[in-house]
Amino acid sequence: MMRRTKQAKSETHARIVAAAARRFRAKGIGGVGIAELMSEAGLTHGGFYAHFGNKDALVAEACAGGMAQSRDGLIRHVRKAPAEQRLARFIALYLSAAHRDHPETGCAMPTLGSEVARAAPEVRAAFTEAFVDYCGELATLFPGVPVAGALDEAAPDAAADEAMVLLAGLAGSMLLARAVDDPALSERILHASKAFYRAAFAGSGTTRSPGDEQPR
Amino acid sequence: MMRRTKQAKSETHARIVAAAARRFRAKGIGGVGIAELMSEAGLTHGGFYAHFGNKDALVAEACAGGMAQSRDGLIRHVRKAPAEQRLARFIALYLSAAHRDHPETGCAMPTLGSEVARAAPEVRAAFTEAFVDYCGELATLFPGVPVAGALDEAAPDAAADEAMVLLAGLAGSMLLARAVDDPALSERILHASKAFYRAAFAGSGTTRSPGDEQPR
DNA sequence: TGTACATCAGTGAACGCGCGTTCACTGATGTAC
DNA sequence: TGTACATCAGTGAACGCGCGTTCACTGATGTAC
Repeated sequence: MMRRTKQAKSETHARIVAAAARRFRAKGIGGVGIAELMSEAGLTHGGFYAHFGNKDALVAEACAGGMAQSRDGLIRHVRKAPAEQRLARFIALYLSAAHRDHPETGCAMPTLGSEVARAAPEVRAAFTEAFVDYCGELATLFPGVPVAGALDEAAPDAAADEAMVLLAGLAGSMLLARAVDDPALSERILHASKAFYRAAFAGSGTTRSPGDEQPR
Repeated sequence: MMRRTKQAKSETHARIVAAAARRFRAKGIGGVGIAELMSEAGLTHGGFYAHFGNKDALVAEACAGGMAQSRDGLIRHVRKAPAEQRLARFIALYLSAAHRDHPETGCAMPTLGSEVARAAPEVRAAFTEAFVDYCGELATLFPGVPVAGALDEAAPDAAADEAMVLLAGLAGSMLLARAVDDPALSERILHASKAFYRAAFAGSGTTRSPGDEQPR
């Protein structure tokens, strides 16, 4: 298995990024070495530098990839529901036990956020872009009018502001639900947050949708 | 400088924990070695094991210490204000630019949360206890009655539930405000979150208090 | 289409480095007499 | 109170290990003729 075709190379590249996006979310950026990633992709470590200038370049791609993957999964799933229920479903899915228990396929914000804050400029740039995209996607789930007195006045782009606040709140709740070692407390964080954000953002269309569902 | 008096030992111990609490918040748990910490405490690395069984034991103490330190600083500061303004002040202080720009003395949840979720049992236990204490302290700032329809019904210990939700939301906003590389976007996350959580939790006593202040 | 050669994806050994931890040692402190 | 000795906080060299990165090499692919 020496030289590969052009197409095979880009497939390999994608395979490395996918492995990295999964492993980084599961064990942290600093907790995963290049040899481990390459081996998961079925290669040896030396070949890494045919695809990436250094580890940071991969981290940047993997961050963006991880954000986009979990975002698309959630948004796509939620779009199956009637418009007025979508936001409530998104919240329930994000704060589900299934999401908490599978960080490796879940949102990258609670898993990688604090490491990204200390990471190389290119990593932060990639993360920022993915976050902005996520806010844009999420904003489309909001009803046209500003909700529940959440913002100062009718500022421009109020839906994007609300999406940011919601996303940050969900990420924080997931961060803590995972950090805490008491399962009952973890459940309590998830439930209380779910009730709160539904009431604050998903208005009325909330009462009947079920608690937890499987994301992706 | 060989053997020290008993008192000197516990002072040294506290000095190592304080250095660790600062450095870990600044650079992450995995980003700081024992030699670096000991040198900041004015010692050589070999002496570490006279104070701690291993790195995890220090991490557990430093987590609890960092949580308690920033919590006490904020709560003490906020208690100077009249009761009905305290929660709004707490929110403003937590989401201040000063807090964002000084993670090394700030709250440990956004800086260490994702590493704690993957850390040794004793670390998670120490973090959990500190988080519960934090919720308890914060709950005392809430008015006696449940606020703003945040919870399903008048559940038992509603104030603690609200404190959890608020704390998680603030931590998430800070996490993202630090991760993002665009200063204007960071500011926007902070401002939008501040307005939202004040409206949701600090009821009316909000309009006149100023935006950012210095914590600690 | 067939042959000759350059390219380069992937291999695997090796690099320097910093990590957490260990260990023999030192000498001031605390204690027994 | 004064002396003799055990304790142990702190020193600094050394350990094995895994990390990110480099490099000479291989051989199938892509290209020029």
